[in-house]
Amino acid sequence: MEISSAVSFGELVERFSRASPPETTHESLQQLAVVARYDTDQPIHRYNDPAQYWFRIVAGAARKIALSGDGRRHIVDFLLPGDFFGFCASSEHHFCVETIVAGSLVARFPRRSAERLADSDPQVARHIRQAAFESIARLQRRTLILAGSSALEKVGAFLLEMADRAGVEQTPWVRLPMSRSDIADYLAMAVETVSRTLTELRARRTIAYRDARRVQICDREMLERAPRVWVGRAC
Amino acid sequence: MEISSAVSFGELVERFSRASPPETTHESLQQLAVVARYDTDQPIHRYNDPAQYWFRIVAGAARKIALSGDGRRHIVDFLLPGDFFGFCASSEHHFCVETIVAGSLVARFPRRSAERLADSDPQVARHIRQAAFESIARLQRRTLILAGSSALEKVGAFLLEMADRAGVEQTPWVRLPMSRSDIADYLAMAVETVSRTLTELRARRTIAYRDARRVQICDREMLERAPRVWVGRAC
DNA sequence: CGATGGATTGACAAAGGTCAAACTGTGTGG
DNA sequence: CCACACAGTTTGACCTTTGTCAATCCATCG
Repeated sequence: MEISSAVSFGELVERFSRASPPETTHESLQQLAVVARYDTDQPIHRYNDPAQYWFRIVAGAARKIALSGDGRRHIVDFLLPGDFFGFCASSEHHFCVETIVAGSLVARFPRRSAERLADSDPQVARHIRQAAFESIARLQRRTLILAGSSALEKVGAFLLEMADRAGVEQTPWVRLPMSRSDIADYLAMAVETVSRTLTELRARRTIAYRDARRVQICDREMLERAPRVWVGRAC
Repeated sequence: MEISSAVSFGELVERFSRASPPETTHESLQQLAVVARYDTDQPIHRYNDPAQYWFRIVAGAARKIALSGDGRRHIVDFLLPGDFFGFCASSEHHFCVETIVAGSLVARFPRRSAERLADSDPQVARHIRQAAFESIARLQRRTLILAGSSALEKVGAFLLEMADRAGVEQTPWVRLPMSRSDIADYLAMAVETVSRTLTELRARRTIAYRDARRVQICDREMLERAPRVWVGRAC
């Protein structure tokens, strides 16, 4: 992983602004950030790491992982540009976060300094609060995806989530930065079922492939019909 | 629902302190609170209500609900004494929250005033931030429960969660304030499967019943074995 | 005491997990 | 440039688990 100084952070945000959501990090908070560049499958933090930092994805993507005693893996969250993570009620992180995409950029905020800054600057505090609230909203939407009753619903809801989170689309193509087995561990189903379901959706012309990682949603209605669970932002 | 003035809030917290977690609400934040008393199955807020308030369960319990287009119900979260809810990234609540238990007490904080207070008092801001972080931790743990691979794992993890959230136990008995169908909608499985699984666990003497709503965990090890997914607090 | 709603049990069918094999595409080395 | 190796993806066959439908049990409240 390469570290670049905070000075270039503005440029980086600039450069990747298309992928980032409209709201950018508050200026004085940005000052604290150190941006690092990661290859694929590299840990941003590990299990039981002391919770010294908050993080924010600037570009690329990451997965937040939990491991079960018998070796299974569960993906708690996919993290995309603009997403904060590492907010922690205890003094250690209890998940591990790894990049999915080569060349991912991750901003790191020293927790202590950021807290101090929040104490002295209400705007910063508000900003962090808002970031936490969005994290809550995302996790609640995530719950609805995971609770889908059939494979089709879960995969459908997942595709819609990815399409929405990718931002306002210029192209109808959704790039899925994660592997099938990542998707499976996210939706708590077998890889084979994920694959079969996608194949099924393609056969029905609800979606189209370019390759395995690039899909187009042809019939949004169809996908929304089943899992219509008061979607939108969740509180 | 009956409204009692903020003056009595301290007493109420006092009265229900056994059920509440150690950390109490910050004093100046408490001043803003209005505590209301609810019967069973009463809405605390509804879908698409303007997000004017934050809430905190003082006593009793509640469920946060999403409805799907075809009438199914999903319970996003169970709310127990000490839990904050209503933190919202948008201007409306997109879930509905209902009490489960008769005589539940819920503190209501006007969002605008609370935000203003947070702006002027860093301690309050910190307190709210912490509450939001705990909400995140709870939702992440919830994800792990929902992602369990078998009925036994899900129900087991659910029982452990309830036992842990009930606080340090004087008795080994866990009171489940919710119905079987609530549990089913929380775990995304059929009521019948919940029932069968509990019966199975009782047959194996992993748990014992007093009645349907009061269970005792006899063999914690057994329950922890399967779903041991780096439990504890989650970040 | 019967009525009501929740909880349990049983029988069956369908969905999805598992195991095994084939396919695809990308990159590497000859 | 081609052949091969490897990892990710897809497909097939089978079998376990869970959802569904229906009936029964149980507790509580009039």
